Amino acid sequence: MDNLQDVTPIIRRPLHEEATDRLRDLIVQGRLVAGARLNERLLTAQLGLSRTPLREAFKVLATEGLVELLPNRGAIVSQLDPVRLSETLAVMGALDALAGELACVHATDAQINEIRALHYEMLAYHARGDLAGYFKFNQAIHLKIVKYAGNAVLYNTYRQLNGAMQRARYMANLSKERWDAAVHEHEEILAALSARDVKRVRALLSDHLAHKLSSALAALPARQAA
Amino acid sequence: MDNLQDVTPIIRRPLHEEATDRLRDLIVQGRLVAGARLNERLLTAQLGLSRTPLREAFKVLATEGLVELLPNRGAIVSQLDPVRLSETLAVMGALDALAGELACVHATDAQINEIRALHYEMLAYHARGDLAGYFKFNQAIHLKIVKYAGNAVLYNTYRQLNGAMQRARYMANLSKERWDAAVHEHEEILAALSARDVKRVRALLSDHLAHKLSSALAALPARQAA
DNA sequence: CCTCCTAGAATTGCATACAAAAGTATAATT
DNA sequence: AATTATACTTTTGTATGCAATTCTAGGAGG
Repeated sequence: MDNLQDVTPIIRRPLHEEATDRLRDLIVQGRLVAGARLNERLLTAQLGLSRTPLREAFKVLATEGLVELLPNRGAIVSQLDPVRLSETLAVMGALDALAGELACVHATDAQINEIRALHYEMLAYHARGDLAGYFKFNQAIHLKIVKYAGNAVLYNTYRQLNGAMQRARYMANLSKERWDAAVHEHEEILAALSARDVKRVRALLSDHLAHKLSSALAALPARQAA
Repeated sequence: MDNLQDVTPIIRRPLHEEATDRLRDLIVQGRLVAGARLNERLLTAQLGLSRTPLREAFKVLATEGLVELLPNRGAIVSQLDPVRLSETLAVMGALDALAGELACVHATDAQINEIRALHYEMLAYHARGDLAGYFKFNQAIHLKIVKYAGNAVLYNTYRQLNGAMQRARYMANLSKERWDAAVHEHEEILAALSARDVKRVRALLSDHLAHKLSSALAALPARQAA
């Protein structure tokens, strides 16, 4: 009975967690658009559960900032206006810079190699012009940097903000120039990380996020006008 | 019927919000210590409500990191170990530095004067050797700086982390030297803020939080040994 | 004496029922 | 015709009940 170590255990996740994740995905993927009312009766039918765990999920998502609770009038998907977007990116920039510093010091060589591997996968999508795939690995890289910083509070905080940002992904229809530039910035970040150049990593990540911010802001009003 | 503008309206807050705030206070004030089990039956009796809103409150506090949910085994007040404490302070340092920069640019003169006023109130408590009062205004000043940065996401994120930190307040039994030094740092921060010296404010706040971190870490193991 | 097992109690997770509030549509009044 | 009143419907907020899980105590067996 010893050779069953890595058999995947039957984990019964609580329904309210399941509901939270499902709803979060629906919002992040944009299938529940900003401002949409979250009708309890409807959602319980669609998700196949009762109102209790669903309402618990609402509360969690509200503290995460993804939904807004209107007393006695239910929940709506919170707005993702340009102001909020830029504010979130500014905060993430500060966290990313800190994470870069810490990762320089704490990440193992194997972990940096893992980031390198993700980087090459990202390059492949860039070469093919596949924006969605590119974004996926771009996010993965940033998350890994934050994770390898070895600060769990930082990781959680970053993840929460990042979740809110993912909703904006589809709008970030960046130009070819900006895309190429972003890839180049990633090259530099990786190099500086490998060289354990704390100051340079911080500066590069800080700039990188600032660029992301301005390009997102440039793209956003155009969307809203349309 | 026009002169009733500022009559305080009868606000009926939802029970689950009330419960969330009450529980948060109990935890932050240390009346519910780390590791304590949160018995639903007991708490419903004490708070005078049913299990549903109470359980909703648990979920919210769990995402805030104040309680931990053990599936099928209820909720406990989450541990505030030294690691977590230092991780939180590191993140707050990054946010504080960003807030200082932004406040330099965006705060009005009136707002900086408000910070100055709080600073003098803090000095009064320092002069009297009243640590609790000092902490209160210390926190208020930092929160105002973050608020006057004019970034709502930053403010919310900071506030959440700060809430977790307040639990540690009582342990931060700092030395006279460190206390005096901290007050001096606050003087410098205020001066730099008044001068709108962005770089200096960032550097000062960054250092200030780093000092806070090391003094908290120095105090903590001693506590745990006792 | 210790370990393992097994009822019973306590506690949690979820569903449902009931009450209160908000929304809606129709009728009545000006 | 517009506006207010009012009955009705829908939806949310909270309490409670039932099933499943965990905890606890006591006893049997080693």
